[in-house]
Amino acid sequence: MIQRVNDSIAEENCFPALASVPHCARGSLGLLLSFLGSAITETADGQLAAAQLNGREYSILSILETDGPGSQAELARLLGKVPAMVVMAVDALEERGFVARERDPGDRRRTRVVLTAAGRAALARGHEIADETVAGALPGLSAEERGQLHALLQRGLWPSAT
Amino acid sequence: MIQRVNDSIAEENCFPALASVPHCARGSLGLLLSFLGSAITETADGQLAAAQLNGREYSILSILETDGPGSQAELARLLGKVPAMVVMAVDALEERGFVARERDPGDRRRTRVVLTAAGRAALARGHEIADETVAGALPGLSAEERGQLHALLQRGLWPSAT
DNA sequence: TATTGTTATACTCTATAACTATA
DNA sequence: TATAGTTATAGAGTATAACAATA
Repeated sequence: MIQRVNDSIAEENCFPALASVPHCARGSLGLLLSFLGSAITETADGQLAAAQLNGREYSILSILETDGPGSQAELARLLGKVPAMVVMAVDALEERGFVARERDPGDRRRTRVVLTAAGRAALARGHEIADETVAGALPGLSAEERGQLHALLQRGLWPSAT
Repeated sequence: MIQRVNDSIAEENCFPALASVPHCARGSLGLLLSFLGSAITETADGQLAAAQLNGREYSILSILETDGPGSQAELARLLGKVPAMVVMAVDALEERGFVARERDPGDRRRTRVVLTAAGRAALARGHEIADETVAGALPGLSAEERGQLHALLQRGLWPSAT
């Protein structure tokens, strides 16, 4: 009995250098999504160092690329975090020249955070790393199947969006 | 521009009482899995209070149900956490009568953690809550499609397991 | 000597609160 | 008065280290 728990780690649950999803959580979709999310978050956070980013910074740059530039308060809301958090992250990104702060002319309280060329380059590398991390976390899926997964999740999250 | 970011929260990204997945993260599967995992983890953690559990305790009981009983050190490894963490969680679970500690006769250093009847009842309620949370987080998917998602993830994570 | 469970301590991360500037 | 950005402080959560018991 006890041995079986051990075996599930040793034999079935090893993708190298990746935080693991315990095989005994296989029965619950909620548990699976929760563990998989943590595993990908933590693994990517480490791997993204190769792009001079951490996970949060990669999220911020991605959001800016897709819908930006936005204010810092909006970034905080999107990330589900507190504005003070974003200030520090943007400070760090600005220091590396990945983003720049600009005063919003229409409302001088707001700070527009805009991607720089260096930021876009780091982000491009970050996308590659993120994709590799997902592929490594789901070794049983082909690129096409990962695409199906992506589409399924998009439809699940935002049914209205076509 | 800035307005668009706001709209994405207000119009597209609201499933009530659920931590949100920013729609602007839609382009990256890694980001999507990361945000969705966090959203489900945090939401379930709150909802599970109705079963007198938190997220970690639900994970522990689930693992015990599927592959248990195991030692506390094994639980720690499976959860990817430190043994001290498990000690406290099992303390709390034992206090509520959801698990019991038994000395392993074969190796008196080990403590077997076993589910009680009350623990199984709480876990059953927890499963319902977890399923509701997933359904709420993926409003665009039918029960059948959630089953497809589950199967896809299982195959992706453990290709060897049939 | 190594491992299990446990306790106590230290640290990291995040939220809270207070402040300035602008609306 | 309310909101954006910033800073400093406090708290929660987690890991680290040290210990006793058993192997």
